[in-house]
Amino acid sequence: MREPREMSPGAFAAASRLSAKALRIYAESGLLVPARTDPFTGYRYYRADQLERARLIAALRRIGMPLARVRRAADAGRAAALAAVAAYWREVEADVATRRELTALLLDELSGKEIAMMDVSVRTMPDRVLLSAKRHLTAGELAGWSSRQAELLGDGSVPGLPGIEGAPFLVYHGEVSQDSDGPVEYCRAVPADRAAEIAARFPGLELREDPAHREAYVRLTAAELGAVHGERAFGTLARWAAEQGETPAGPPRQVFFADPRDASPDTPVSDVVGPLPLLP
Amino acid sequence: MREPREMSPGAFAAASRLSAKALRIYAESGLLVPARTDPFTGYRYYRADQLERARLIAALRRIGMPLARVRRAADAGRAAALAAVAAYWREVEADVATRRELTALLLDELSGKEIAMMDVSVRTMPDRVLLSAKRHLTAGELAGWSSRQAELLGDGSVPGLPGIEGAPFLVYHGEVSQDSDGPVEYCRAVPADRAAEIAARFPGLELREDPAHREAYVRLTAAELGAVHGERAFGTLARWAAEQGETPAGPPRQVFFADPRDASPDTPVSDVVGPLPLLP
DNA sequence: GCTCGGCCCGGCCCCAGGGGCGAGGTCAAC
DNA sequence: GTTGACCTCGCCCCTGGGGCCGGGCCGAGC
Repeated sequence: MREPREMSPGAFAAASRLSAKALRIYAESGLLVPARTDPFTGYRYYRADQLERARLIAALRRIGMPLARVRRAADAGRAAALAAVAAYWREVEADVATRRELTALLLDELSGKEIAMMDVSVRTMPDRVLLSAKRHLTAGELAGWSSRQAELLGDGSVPGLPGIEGAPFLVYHGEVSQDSDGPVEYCRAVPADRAAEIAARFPGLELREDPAHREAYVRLTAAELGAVHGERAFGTLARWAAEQGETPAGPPRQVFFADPRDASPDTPVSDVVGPLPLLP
Repeated sequence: MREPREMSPGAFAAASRLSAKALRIYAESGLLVPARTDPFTGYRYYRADQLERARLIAALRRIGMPLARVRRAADAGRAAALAAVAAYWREVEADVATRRELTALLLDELSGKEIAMMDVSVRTMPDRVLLSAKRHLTAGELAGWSSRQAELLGDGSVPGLPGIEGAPFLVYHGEVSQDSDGPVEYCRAVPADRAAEIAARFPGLELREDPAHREAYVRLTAAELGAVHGERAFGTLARWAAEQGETPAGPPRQVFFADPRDASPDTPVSDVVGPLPLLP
């Protein structure tokens, strides 16, 4: 005779509002291990006191939390789970807010509204030596990571270059959004004659050369740093290049020449950049 | 020499802001067919005039629209695409609104707030003959489909049973939400002695027997018909069954005994039902 | 004690929407 | 002519399961 509190997968599924298949997958992955598994038949048996965890998992899945985070939230205490849910939901809302703005922009375009074209300028950049770090990051992680990189390299002990040539920039090797993670590269130019010495102090960073090139750019103010204006800037650059018959010479970049946190909303802080080949 | 306006996949990817891999998949699936494919090398070549479609596809993907809908939107005219985007976004907002409420409920539970338990009652239902239709539906489609079924069977030409026994109900064989599609079954009891005659008039519907059983239920008002109160009702029933030591005798149901559109917000209109076996 | 129907097992293929890697073919510039 | 970047195809990987199949297991009725 089994313990009366043991439940079959079907009964446990009904009581927890998880599907039998989901229970199987959670059992295999270790997320929700049955109280007993018959070693001969492979049958799984759950206990009623596992229902609380199962219901929490079901609730987390129902709000869309990925299994990896569900696992962390369910393994942590109640307070940590609360924080994890709140953090997850903030991310969802941020993601939806971005997509909502992009949708509004797309609806405007499709309805034939005139979308103000952003101003495109072109400049020529010299050959430079860069200290760089490349990572796979989603949109939510990008801001934190790049400001950490900026602090690491921007404390004054690292000599830079003057003007726009010395401003740190990101290279978007792949799209960065909530479900697409780059890769993205943080770069800062250093004086060529001191490059090796400086690089030796930052073992995590790589040294590489950035060849001389022209670049088209769109300047953004602090208020325009959100995803939508970034999107519009990238789109503007691509369209501009096609109209001019220009061929892009590398993945798009974004140069940050002022700290947006210190800037008033209409102060220019960043250029969205499309690299172009040097004129022959 | 190629046409100068032909572009390699890499160049087209950069200009359209789609990844090379995405272009490949779209080419294979027919969503965005390259202007020319070299029959010997397999190399794909795009033309600049395909950029507009590519950019539309990229914009639709960026707001999260699934490829199947992207295809329909991109193949339709501009006005239809506009409508498709608007419709898609309405669905996204509805989905997020539901999850937002579920998240708020979960945060309340995790923070130890007392969640008012809903009242559970039990009744006994007789053996009945049902006219039923089963479909795979997501949350957004459910309301429309069930009201169409109600119109089909509720026009007075189909005799019913009196009282709660005659009220139409849904059987949730699987979870119904944004990305989970049941299946769900619409049922209406008919007099057993006229069942065959009635069923013959509705070739799309099936006739089946619903055995006598007890059922636990939670009554909802018109104002409580949203997803959150439904969730709470299902959760309450599951918890109640576990506490009472009751074993569910089938998938959950929802009985609709009044039209929510005619009802004031605090009028009871629906029971969320958990079937139970007859007492021995 | 026996049998039958309903659960349940593991395994396999499927979906979107690609990412990433490896082996090898192509193209254009030097 | 060579090199190196770009491109091909093919395969396996991810998430979060759904669905089906062939075949074992369990408990209830007889």
